[in-house]
Amino acid sequence: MDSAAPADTSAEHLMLAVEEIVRHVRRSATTGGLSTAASSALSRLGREGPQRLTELARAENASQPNMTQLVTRLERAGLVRRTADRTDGRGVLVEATRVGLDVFRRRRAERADALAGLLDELTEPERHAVTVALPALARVIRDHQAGS
Amino acid sequence: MDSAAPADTSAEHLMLAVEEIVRHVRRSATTGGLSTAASSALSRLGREGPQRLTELARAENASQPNMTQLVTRLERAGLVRRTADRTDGRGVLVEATRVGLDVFRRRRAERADALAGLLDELTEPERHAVTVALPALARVIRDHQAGS
DNA sequence: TATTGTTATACTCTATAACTATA
DNA sequence: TATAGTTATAGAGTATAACAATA
Repeated sequence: MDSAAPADTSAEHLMLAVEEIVRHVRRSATTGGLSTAASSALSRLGREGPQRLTELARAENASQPNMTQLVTRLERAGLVRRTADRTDGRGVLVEATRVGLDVFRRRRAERADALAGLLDELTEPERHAVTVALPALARVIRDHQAGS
Repeated sequence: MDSAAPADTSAEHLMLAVEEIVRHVRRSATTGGLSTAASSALSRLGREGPQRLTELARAENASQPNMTQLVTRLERAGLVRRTADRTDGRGVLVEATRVGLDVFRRRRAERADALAGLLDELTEPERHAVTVALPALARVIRDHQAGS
């Protein structure tokens, strides 16, 4: 295209850039043919281990009925299982099965590879800027959420 | 949380950071109560002007029937309109209405403000890193796509 | 015959309200 | 009575297949 054009550093343009990056990375994870919602929930179970259905719903910004259905679909697909919470008869613990963990790890690797592939094509200063910029933005988002 | 922990610069962690950023920015745009898909399509019409339904479907990585339905919903909401393409009797041009353009501009401002709010809380070197990193990543994605 | 768009159908994702069971 | 989870219902988002109209 027009790589001689000056970089537009306005918030508007930066925002479009972030969305392009996410779209690119997400499309790279194909194992299991999971949707965004399913992938995100399975990732959380993979990273954080078994947890209560309500806890999972809250963490994923989903309603309880939504999570009930999503877990049911994941269960039908053999990726997670429900177990009773022995400390609370009302509760249900959701955990990834061995197959689910395997899918999770593959998808994580696919996404990491996609981002690594992008990093490979950056100049060294740009690559360094990425390792500074992204964690810094994630940090202030966490601060926002903690403060709200 | 644990802000004393060292920044994890692995591709995996950077990827999670990007997803957090997108989630944060997307949640900030509330005008019109649009879904991600509706918002994205309306944004494109706002940025690029009227275009063919097929063209819009391709640009949004959607199927033609999907776009037909989405445009129908947007039309019902008064945000876009269909007009005949005079150069091709089969074609349909989709364009944002005045209300649609207004919603588009407000949402764009909301998202830009959200990102600007994050930038405000960064240190100066971090802010600079962001303006280098994001356009650079977007650039290599475009190069990828052009080369494929 | 190929392209543009729509209709038909089906499944995922999401939300709210109503319900059941346990605390 | 409050909380955890499910069921019921409905609408948005997505895809493929079949179709109509135009090129």
